[in-house]
Amino acid sequence: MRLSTKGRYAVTAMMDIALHEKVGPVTLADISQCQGISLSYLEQLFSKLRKGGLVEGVRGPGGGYRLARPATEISVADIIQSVDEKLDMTKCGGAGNCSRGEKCLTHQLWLDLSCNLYNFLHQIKLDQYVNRPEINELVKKQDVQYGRFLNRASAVA
Amino acid sequence: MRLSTKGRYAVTAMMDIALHEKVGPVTLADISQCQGISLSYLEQLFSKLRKGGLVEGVRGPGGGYRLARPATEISVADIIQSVDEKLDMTKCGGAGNCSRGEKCLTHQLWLDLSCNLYNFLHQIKLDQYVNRPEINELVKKQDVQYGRFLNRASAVA
DNA sequence: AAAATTCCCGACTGAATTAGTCAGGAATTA
DNA sequence: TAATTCCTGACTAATTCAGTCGGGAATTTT
Repeated sequence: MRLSTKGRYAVTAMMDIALHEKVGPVTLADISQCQGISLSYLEQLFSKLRKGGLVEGVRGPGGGYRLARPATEISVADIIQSVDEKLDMTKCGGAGNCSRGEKCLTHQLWLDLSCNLYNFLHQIKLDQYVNRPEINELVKKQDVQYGRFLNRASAVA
Repeated sequence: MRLSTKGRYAVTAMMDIALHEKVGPVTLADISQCQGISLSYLEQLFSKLRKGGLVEGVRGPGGGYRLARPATEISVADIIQSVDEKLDMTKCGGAGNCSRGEKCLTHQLWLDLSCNLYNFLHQIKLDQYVNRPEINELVKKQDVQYGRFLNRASAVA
């Protein structure tokens, strides 16, 4: 299993988009600046998120990325798995042939843990964090600080 | 966070020792052969487990490693943390300065997850698996197959 | 005392992954 | 037509993983 900066970046970026759903598509340049993630690296991650069917790209000025599904239907597990981080912790990928064709001594343990972890991450949808007041405050402060969406008609005054 | 073969190896090896607690110290050579883990790699892992206070080494013929504490007081979390795999998933290590001194958008999410994961792994003690019939069967089959403990007076007939 | 066993330690290695850079192109809007 | 933004692929330094190797130190057996 892997859970590194990669997955964190992806979730943070998705959260940023979800938080601005009403404003319109969000550019990677904005996310890069506000969240402190390299632009080129974001592009790699979004290539995977797009192929995973989580976001849609809109090209040209005023473009950016938007969610491909409602925020209520995108879980943290979806995001992490899209960027290649596997949540399975067994050596055998669940097949049960981890030690010379047989289950290893800890097969069941990792299986239980994988299941627990997946359930936890799958049950958390993007919208849950969008509706948290402290996160909303945080992102609004960011928007002002970096002057985002000033040129958008739809931007909240 | 990291959870790879390293942690799995460590837990599997510790389980092997716990399962043979009554027989006496278990050699790394035996673990290497039965669990299919490189001997030199095991030595590295056990150096950390020893420094972490989880095992004691006994040198000389008839030696090996034994648990430094009762199996009821060694959790899977203890083992994984001893071999350097961190269970914290926040970027900031919990400090809350993950994004330019402030909490990042997903700080709370990773904190929640870390806590959940730690609790899960901490509550699992070695002895729980030692007492499982299917695991006992598995290890007995291994012992016969590899002819372990044949020269031990204390070995179960 | 000698030999065998076993832990113990450090240095080294190939492969993979991470996080990132760079250059260039394609679609869209102004 | 120019600017914007997504999109793609190739490249890279640093790190970690998993493993190898050589050489010790302590202990027990012979």
